[in-house]
Amino acid sequence: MSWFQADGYVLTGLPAEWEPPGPAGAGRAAAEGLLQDRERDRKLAMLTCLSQHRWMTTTEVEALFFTSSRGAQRQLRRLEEWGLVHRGHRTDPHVGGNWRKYPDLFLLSARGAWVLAHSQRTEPQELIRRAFYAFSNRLHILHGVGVNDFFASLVRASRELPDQGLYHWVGDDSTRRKFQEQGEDIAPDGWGRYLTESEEIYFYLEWDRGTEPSARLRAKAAAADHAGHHVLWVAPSPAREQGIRSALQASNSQGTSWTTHIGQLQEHGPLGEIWQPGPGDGHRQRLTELPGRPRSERQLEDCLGRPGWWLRRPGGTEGM
DNA sequence: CAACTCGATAACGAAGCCCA
DNA sequence: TGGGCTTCGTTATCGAGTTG
Repeated sequence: MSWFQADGYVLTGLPAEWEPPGPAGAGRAAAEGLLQDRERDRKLAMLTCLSQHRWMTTTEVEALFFTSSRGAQRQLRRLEEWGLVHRGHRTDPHVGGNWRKYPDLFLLSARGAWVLAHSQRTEPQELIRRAFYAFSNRLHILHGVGVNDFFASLVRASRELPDQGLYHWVGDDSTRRKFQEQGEDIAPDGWGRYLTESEEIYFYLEWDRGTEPSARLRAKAAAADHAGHHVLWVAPSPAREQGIRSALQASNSQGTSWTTHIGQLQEHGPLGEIWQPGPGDGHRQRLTELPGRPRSERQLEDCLGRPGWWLRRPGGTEGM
């Protein structure tokens, strides 16, 4: 399984136009099929995740819900046939016609949002709006490909470890909304709650694409003091990581920032000794070595990727 | 001697197939 | 059903051979 292949950045295969959910009866067949499906709960949880994180790749769905890629492929195929999700292929414009090199990418369709809302007994407008928003931004989606990959790779790396796991993954959409509600216009790309045997480690993710001007980088660094939550910065290159570290130094950020770069992630994985403390020049540490807080009542068996976690946590990766 | 062409091979993801 | 193995279509890579 390969992660963090961020260079391909064009999506093909999606419908050209957004298709509204249609008259109320149109989605009925799909809804009926889903309701009678033996894997209904897992499929609904997959739809919930698509709604929360705007899109997911086959590999990410596998990390969260399956133990083999085949299962993920089959279930996603079924959702596609029912018209609940859209499938896109990633292509690299520099090579041309290159697809299948990257995992396919799935978005919630209007019908999928409609069915999901009905299963949750909520009004469909909000979920459809979110799905439409994701669809309208489909051409820019891949700029954030690393964020979802990061969290999914964390699930993948931890799901078989009995003494730790990722419990919460709050996507960039929800994170940004929460910050906006607090009147802040600079928001990280996600938030996570990582459980160990004795602690819970809270962290924000700052997935840097190396495209932001240094002024904005400095603003981000200065804002990276989130009430004691760690901020994990991932840079595309070692040089850029140094740039981030300089910005952190200059901004005199009071928060606890840690930095790494893609090469470290690919080589050692998200649980490796890759996180270098922001200020100073300490050696790189593991995520599980970062200071945490006392454990809540949340159980390790309910962490993301554990068998049947979605049955006990109907709110997806963000709820409960 | 550098630049290119060609072919074999490796790698990858999706899907087909078989089996418990 | 899900899991695992196989097949298929595709691209990247590399080295040998060829050409200017």
